[in-house]
Amino acid sequence: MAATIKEIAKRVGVSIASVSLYLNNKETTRVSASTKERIDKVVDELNYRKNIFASSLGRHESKITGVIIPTSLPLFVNEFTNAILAGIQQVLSERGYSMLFLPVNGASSEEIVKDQLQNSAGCDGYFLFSTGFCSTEQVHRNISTLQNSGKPFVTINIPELDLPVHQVILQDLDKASGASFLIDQGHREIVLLLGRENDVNALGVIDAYNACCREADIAVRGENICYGDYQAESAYLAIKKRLATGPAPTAICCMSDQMALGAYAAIQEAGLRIPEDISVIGRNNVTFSPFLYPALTTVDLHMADAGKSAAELLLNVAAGEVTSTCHKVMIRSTLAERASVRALG
Amino acid sequence: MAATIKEIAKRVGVSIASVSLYLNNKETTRVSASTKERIDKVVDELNYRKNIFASSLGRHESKITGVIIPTSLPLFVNEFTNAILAGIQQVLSERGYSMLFLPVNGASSEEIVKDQLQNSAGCDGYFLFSTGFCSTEQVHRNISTLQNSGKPFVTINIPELDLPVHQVILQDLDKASGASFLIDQGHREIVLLLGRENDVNALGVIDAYNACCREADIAVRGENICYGDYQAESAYLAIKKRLATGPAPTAICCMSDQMALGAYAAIQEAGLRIPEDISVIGRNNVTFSPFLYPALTTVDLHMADAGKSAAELLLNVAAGEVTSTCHKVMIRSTLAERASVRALG
DNA sequence: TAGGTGAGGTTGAACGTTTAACCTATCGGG
DNA sequence: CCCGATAGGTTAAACGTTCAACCTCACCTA
Repeated sequence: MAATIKEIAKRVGVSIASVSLYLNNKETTRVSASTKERIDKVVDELNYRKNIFASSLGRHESKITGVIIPTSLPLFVNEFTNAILAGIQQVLSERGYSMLFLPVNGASSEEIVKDQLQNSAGCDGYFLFSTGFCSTEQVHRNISTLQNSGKPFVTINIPELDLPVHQVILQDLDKASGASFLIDQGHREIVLLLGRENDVNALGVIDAYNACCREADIAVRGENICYGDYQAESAYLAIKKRLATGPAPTAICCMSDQMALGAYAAIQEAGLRIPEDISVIGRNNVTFSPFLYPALTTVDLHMADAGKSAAELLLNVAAGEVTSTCHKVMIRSTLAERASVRALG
Repeated sequence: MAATIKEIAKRVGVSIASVSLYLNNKETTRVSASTKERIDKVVDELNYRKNIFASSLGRHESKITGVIIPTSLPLFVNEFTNAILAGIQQVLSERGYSMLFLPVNGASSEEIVKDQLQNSAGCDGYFLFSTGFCSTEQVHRNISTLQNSGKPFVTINIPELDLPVHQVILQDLDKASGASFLIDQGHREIVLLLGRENDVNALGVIDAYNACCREADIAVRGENICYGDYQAESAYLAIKKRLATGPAPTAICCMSDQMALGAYAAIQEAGLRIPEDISVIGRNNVTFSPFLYPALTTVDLHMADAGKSAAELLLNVAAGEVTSTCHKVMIRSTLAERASVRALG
C-alpha cells in the first residue's frame, strides 16, 4: 500500500500534524530545519504521495473544477470546444487547479448534467458548456440544476442568456456577421449553412440573417438555409445537394470552419473555384483555417480567450471576489479576412 | 452548506448507513420500500449530492484516472493527442470512470510528471502520454517515477518501449511507411518532414527512412530531412524554405497531417500543383484530412482506437484482470489512400 | 524573578463517506 | 413451540488529511 502521512510521521518520530504542516508550507517555522530534512528523506524513501481526496475533504476545498459538456457525442473531437478547453486549462493550470471530466451517463443533456452533478460534490466549481448541443429549454433546465447545487459555475455560450448567472459569451456581433460581410461584398445569393437544427444558436442566426437580407433587399429563398452538424461531412453533403439544385449561390456562410472545409470539398469537386465562382466564409478560426487553399476568411470567435476568461471568472467567483450573481464577459468576434471571399460587382 | 448524508439520515429518521446502503444500491433489500421513498424525497428536497472525495476515501477507490501529458504546451490543441483522448474518454465514460487533468507545474517533463503524481494519490490509475514531447531519457525517467507510485498505468507511445510496462503502441509499420509508399510509387526525391528534433520518435523514423532509401538505391540528401513541430506553421516555413533551395522534390512525407496542411500551403503558394508536381503524404488521418483538396493520402495511426485500448487496458489492470506486468497492445497503422500522391514513371 | 515571547512541537476533532459486524422482529415450517 | 431465515435495520471503525487549540521549553527583558 501507498505510504500515508501517518507512516511518515512514525518513521521521522514526530506527529502527523508536523508532517502535514511542513508539507503544506515548506517555509513554516513550526518545524525545525533538521526535522524538515528528515521528513524530506522519508517522503522520498517511501514515495509518499498526498492523497488528493483526503486532503480535499480536510480542507473543504479541492482545487478541482468539473467540466460539464452536456452531450453524449465523443469529447475532444470538436475544434470549437477544444479551443475553449485549451484556454480554460491554461488558466486553471497556472492557478493550481485541475479539471475533471465526469462520465457521461444518460442520453439527454439534462440527465447528463444531473448525473455529473449528483456524483461530484466536492468540486470547487463547474464550467457548463451550454450551447450547440442543447435546445433553449434544455439550457435553462441545466442551469437550474446547477444553481441548485449551490456551487459556483460559469456558462460558456454563444447567445447571451437572459438569466442571472455568470457567463462568458462568444459574441458574434449581429449573430450573422459572416453573412452581412458577404452582403457588404456584394453577394446576394448566399447559402446559410447552420449547425444542428435544434440548438439554441440556430434561431438567433436565422433571424439575424433574415434581418440583414431584408435590409439589403434580398429575398431569402428556403433552399438557402441549410443544416449540418458543425462537422465537415454534413456540410459536404448539404452543399453538394444544394449545388445540384436551384440557382447557383455566389457565397456560402458556414457556422463552423469544419463545415467550411466540407463546403470547399463539395465546391471543388463540382469543378468550381473559390472564391472566383463561390465565396466561402467560416466561423471560429480554428488551427487549419489559415492554411486552406485559398486561406479561409472566417469569423474568429476567440474561443481560447473565452476559455481563459471563463476560468478566471470561475476562480474569482470561487474566491468570493465577485460579488454580483451575474457577471457577464463578452468576447467579441473579429473578422479574419483572408482569401476565400471575393467582392462582387 | 451542501447537504450531507447525515442530514438526510436525520430527516428521514434512519441511520447514515441505511441511506448510504440505499444510495449505492437502489435494489438493496436492507432498506424497505417506504424508507427508500422517503430517502428519495429528502434527497430531492435538499439537493443532496454525493461528495466524491469522501466517497473515494471510504471506498479505497475513486473511479478517477489521471491523464498525464508531460508537456507545458497548451493541451487540447493537438489533433493527435485529442483523438487519443477522445478514445480514452469514451471507454472510461462507459465504465463509469472520470478523467482528471492536473495542473502543469514545472518546465521539464520530469517535473511535470513528478508534481502531478505527487499530488494525486487516490487516483485509480494513470495514462502517460510519453512521446512526441520527450527525449528517450525523459520517457524512461517518467516511467520510473510512475512505477514508484505503485499505481497502475499505461503508456501511449509511438515507438515500442523496451520496458516492462503496459503500453499501447501506435505502430507505424516500418516507422516510415509514408516514405516507403512514396518510393513504391516511384518517387526518389523525397523530403522527410519530421516533428520536433529531440522527440523519441524522430530517431527511429530517420533510421527507417534511410533504410528504405538504401534499399531502393536512393542517396539521401541532407536537405531532404526537415524539422517542424508537428503544427502547420512550422511545416509551411520549412517547406517554403526547402522549395527555394536545392533540387525540387517530387514528394513530401510529413509526420503529421497538420504539417501536411502547412506543406500544401507552401506548395500551392509556390504555384505548384498537388499531386501533379509534388505528392504529399501525411500521418494520423485527422478529421480534416479527407476534405482537403486534393484529399490527403495519409498513414492512419488510429489514435482513437489506441485511446480506447489504453482505457480498456488500464481498467483491466486496475481490476486485477491482467496478470502480466507488461501487456503490449499494438495498434497497426493503415494507409488511407486518397488523392495527394501520384505514381511516377 | 515574574512574565512574555517565539520556536517547535502535539492533540484530537472534523471532513463525509463506506462497510463489516451486529441486532431484532417477524414469519413459515416441521 | 422452536428454529432458521429473512427483512430491515444500527453501530462504530476506518479512510488520510487538515487545523484550531493547546503544550512546553528556552530565552529575553524589566
